[in-house]
Amino acid sequence: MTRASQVQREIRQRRPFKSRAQEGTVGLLLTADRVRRFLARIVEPHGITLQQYNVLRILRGAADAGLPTLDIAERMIEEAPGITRLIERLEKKRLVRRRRCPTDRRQVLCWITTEGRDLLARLDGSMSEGDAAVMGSLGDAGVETLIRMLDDVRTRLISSPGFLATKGEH
Amino acid sequence: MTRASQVQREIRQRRPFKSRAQEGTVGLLLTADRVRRFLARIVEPHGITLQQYNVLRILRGAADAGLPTLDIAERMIEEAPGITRLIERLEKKRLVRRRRCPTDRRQVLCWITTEGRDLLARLDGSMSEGDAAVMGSLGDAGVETLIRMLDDVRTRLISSPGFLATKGEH
DNA sequence: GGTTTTTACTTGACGGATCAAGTATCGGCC
DNA sequence: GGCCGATACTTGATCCGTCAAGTAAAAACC
Repeated sequence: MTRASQVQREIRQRRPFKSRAQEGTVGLLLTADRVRRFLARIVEPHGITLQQYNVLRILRGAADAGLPTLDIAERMIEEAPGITRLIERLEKKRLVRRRRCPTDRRQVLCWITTEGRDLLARLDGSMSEGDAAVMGSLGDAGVETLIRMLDDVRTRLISSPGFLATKGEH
Repeated sequence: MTRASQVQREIRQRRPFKSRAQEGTVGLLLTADRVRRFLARIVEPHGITLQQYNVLRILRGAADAGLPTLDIAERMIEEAPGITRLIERLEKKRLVRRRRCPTDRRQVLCWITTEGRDLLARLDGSMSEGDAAVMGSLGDAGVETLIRMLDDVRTRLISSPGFLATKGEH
């Protein structure tokens, strides 16, 4: 008879979890939510959301040629179907510049502005500290193990896309 | 010189991560996003969101006396400041019933309806399969390790609430 | 027993997310 | 070179999430 798990206590759950798998899934979602909010509190005082910060990071790391809109979406940590308007809002804040691609007029190329780079520069320190704070309790070997396990989880999800056929047949 | 990590490949990142901590954090958020979408695809064909599903699960597990609105919010996996309207939408779907508490008229007590219970019953099987699919690649010992590591991450976050004082002084 | 504080929502306003449908452009194919 | 399918967004509608301010009831205080 084991004591109530930490996850259980945090969500004030009376009954024990039905399975370890369920507890793991809940723990994963719970932890990610807390981490996301923690990191959001770092960037939001600077007037951007985490998603917007993610776009700026992607553009800073991109080539000078500019990155097409949907290429940005592909690289986002969280899928972003609303990528057009997300970037629109960044353009309004003058953190991103856009221009229709001259060689393929369907595409819209995006660049980070100097203002955008400055903002990222101001955030770099706190975000590194943030990452360190998030993973700090695990130690290098622990982080390594966690990364590998999460890789496994995603691989499994990707490789079983039709696990439930419920979706296609609306 | 190690090969590009799986996380890096998935978000098409050229440069290596600045630190293992950063890679771990990104991996955690990336994985949780994929898992959340995977589970959402199970419940959404039944006309509810994952958040709404979470509320129904909480109410099914609660006592017959009914649960006050904010107690539900406290138990949610993802923090839900919009809990009132979330439950409002569930009431419109007749999956939840509400009544002002007679002994403390500030509170609004919530119950799951029979219709709500039926919906959950229809979802129980798929959701268990879903959890199993998510954690399936790790094995029992692996899930155990993952749970413990995630517990550590959250504990660290909770215990360092004032890590950045940026927020309080608006 | 009346005032202040706290609690438990509720409401309004607005930004963000999601899905479906539309438009412009490009690349192949005859 | 004209059509067809695919690509790369764009736009509209709707819902959801979030923060701030408001209201009503209970609790604490004097």
